[in-house]
Amino acid sequence: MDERNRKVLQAVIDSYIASGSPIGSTVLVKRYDFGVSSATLRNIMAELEEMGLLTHPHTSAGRIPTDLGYRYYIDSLISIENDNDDIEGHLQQAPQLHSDDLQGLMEEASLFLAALSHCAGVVVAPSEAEASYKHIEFVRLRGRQVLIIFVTSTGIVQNKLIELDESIRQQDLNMFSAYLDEELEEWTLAEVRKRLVEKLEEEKLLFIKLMDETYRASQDVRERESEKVYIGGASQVLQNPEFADVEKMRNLFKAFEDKYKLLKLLDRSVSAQGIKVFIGSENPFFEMQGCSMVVGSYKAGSNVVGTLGVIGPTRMQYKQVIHVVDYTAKFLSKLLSERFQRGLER
Amino acid sequence: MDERNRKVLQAVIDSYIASGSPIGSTVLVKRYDFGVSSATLRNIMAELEEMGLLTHPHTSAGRIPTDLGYRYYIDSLISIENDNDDIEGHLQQAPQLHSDDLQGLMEEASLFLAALSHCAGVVVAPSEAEASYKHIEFVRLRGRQVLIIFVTSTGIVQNKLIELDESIRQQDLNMFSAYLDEELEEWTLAEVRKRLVEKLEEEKLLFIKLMDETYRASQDVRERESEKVYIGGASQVLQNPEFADVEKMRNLFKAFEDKYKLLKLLDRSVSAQGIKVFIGSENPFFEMQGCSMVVGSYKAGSNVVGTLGVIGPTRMQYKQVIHVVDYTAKFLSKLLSERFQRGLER
DNA sequence: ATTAGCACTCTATTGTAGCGAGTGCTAATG
DNA sequence: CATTAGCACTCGCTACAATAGAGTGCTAAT
Repeated sequence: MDERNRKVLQAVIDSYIASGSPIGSTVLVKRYDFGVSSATLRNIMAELEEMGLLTHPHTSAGRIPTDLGYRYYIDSLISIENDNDDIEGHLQQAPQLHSDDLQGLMEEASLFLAALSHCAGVVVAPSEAEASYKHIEFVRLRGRQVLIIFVTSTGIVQNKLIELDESIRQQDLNMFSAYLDEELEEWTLAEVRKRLVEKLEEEKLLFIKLMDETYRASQDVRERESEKVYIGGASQVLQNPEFADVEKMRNLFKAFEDKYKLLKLLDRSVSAQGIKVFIGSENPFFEMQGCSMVVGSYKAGSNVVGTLGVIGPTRMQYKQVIHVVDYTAKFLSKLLSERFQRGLER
Repeated sequence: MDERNRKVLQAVIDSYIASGSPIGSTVLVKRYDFGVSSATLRNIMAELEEMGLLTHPHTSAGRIPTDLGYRYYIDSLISIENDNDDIEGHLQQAPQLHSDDLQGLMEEASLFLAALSHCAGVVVAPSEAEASYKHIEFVRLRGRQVLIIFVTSTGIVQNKLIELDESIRQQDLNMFSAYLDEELEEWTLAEVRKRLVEKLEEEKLLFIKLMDETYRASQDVRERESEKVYIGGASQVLQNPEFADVEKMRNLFKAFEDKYKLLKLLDRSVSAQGIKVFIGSENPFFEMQGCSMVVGSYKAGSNVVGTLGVIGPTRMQYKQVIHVVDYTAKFLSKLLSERFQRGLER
């Protein structure tokens, strides 16, 4: 494909993203300076259409990009400044990430993404896959109720209320928790579960129910607390005129509610670092046809621990959105890494 | 207003709720047996319109209820069986409320409400206003990071990660938590805050930062953990044809995202027991014009602790929805009260 | 008080025509 | 040979008119 054709493709896509209506040859002549007539542009556009990069809704309408066209646009045409330095002060608005608890942070990040992209912001909470056991606490509440508090090395706190068959003194509970702390210290969650199973089989312990529930709690940390999906500003996506079709929109919102599916999708799509874009039909879920996703990953220290991104119409401001996602990912990484780093100077 | 007029009003509203299109006099003659002609019905409907209970979109269309009409309908016309016994097995489907943690329970309840009402389900988490101090725990993580875990008598666990200026031994942390446990045992959260402030002023303590953060944590319990708003199945509301208007819908979803406003609204509206219905323009928020809310409250033991309900189009199946909300409120109350009751047999 | 009958109103639908934007092709051009 | 001017053609959009249908409101009769 020659240089001029590329320029025309870019012009068409840029214009279409900006205006939302099909782009005709005369519009291009007026708005850009290719130095050729509208007839030539028509020929070029016909070529691009033959290549599958453009299409038109009906014979007498202007051109709009196909999914393939967007793909080419993103892969080859838009230049994203990859300046790692000067992360801050790049956008007009610095993210408002103030919370000191993880949940709040995730929520704020998703809202920030949504606000700046006019799409729905999505953040997957850090995976606790590599977390290790830190501490367990049993608190006797009323009667035979006991609150189990499970703490991981990353500071995730999972709590669970259980009901024992018989009353246990707080003192005994303390003893048991001290025992577990010693036995399980510094082990990864997977190892902790393994050891607990061993212990349960090996000896008939007094605190069998507590042990069992501890096991469950450790499981919960992985299955529930970690890898939660936060969706913020879903209503932003409704601003876009493409969602005038109610049926389409309903599908999208349904997809938002099935967070588990979403989680799988996001987690699988981002294997390594860098921003990835999924355009229209490239999305694996039927409900998301007509939508695009821009996703990235964030780190704590040097490990990728979670993913974030936005979901919006195929016609979105890719350049800007990619920037926002990239920026937010880096900012969040920085925040988490500070926590993590300072932790290491013990 | 005479009996016949009431019957006609009810027939119009019932039909309109069922069909969604304006109801003309001939339709009423066909579908109901009033023993009068369509002309008479027209006269009656004209009367009802004069009273402000009905209206019609244009001269040659059938009648639809006004907000006032709905109000009358709900207050006087529909009969809600108030059978306190036989709570279970009344609906076709028992609520799937299995979670053993509060968060999960609230989420499940909101989804259940949504599924059965085809509206958005809303649940406000129990207020911790009357909770009392139970336990505090400080866990030393990496370096100077300390995790504060604050537990209330109701089993709410609030955690917070802080960074100290200097490292403290876990042993000292334990000492301090034991001290606080003794000082603050059984006090209500409000009292706890008061005492902490006193202590902070009274003596220059070693653990001043810890104390300060403990104060904040106790505050967070009330402000954040308690009275969280759970919205489930928002996409259900999109099924209703009245939300073909995208602008209207966008407003509604925006309202959903402003959970704080929603909280105030729900909390204030339900003062005591019983189900309340807010119709269209009765809703204080502009964004909710054209929507109705059906809200109720649920109890733990004998205290009302939270509210729940649904938000949907003004034209909703009030009879059924009221039933669902009532049922869910009772079911949730039962669940929470069991927890609470068993706790009391200490 | 009720009702039959009728004129009237308004919506929704269908058909028709014209406009305009845009394409695709052809023939002319440098 | 790439480019371009010109033109016929297509298709969607809008406006307009005509029509059918549903429903009301009024009046006069019962």
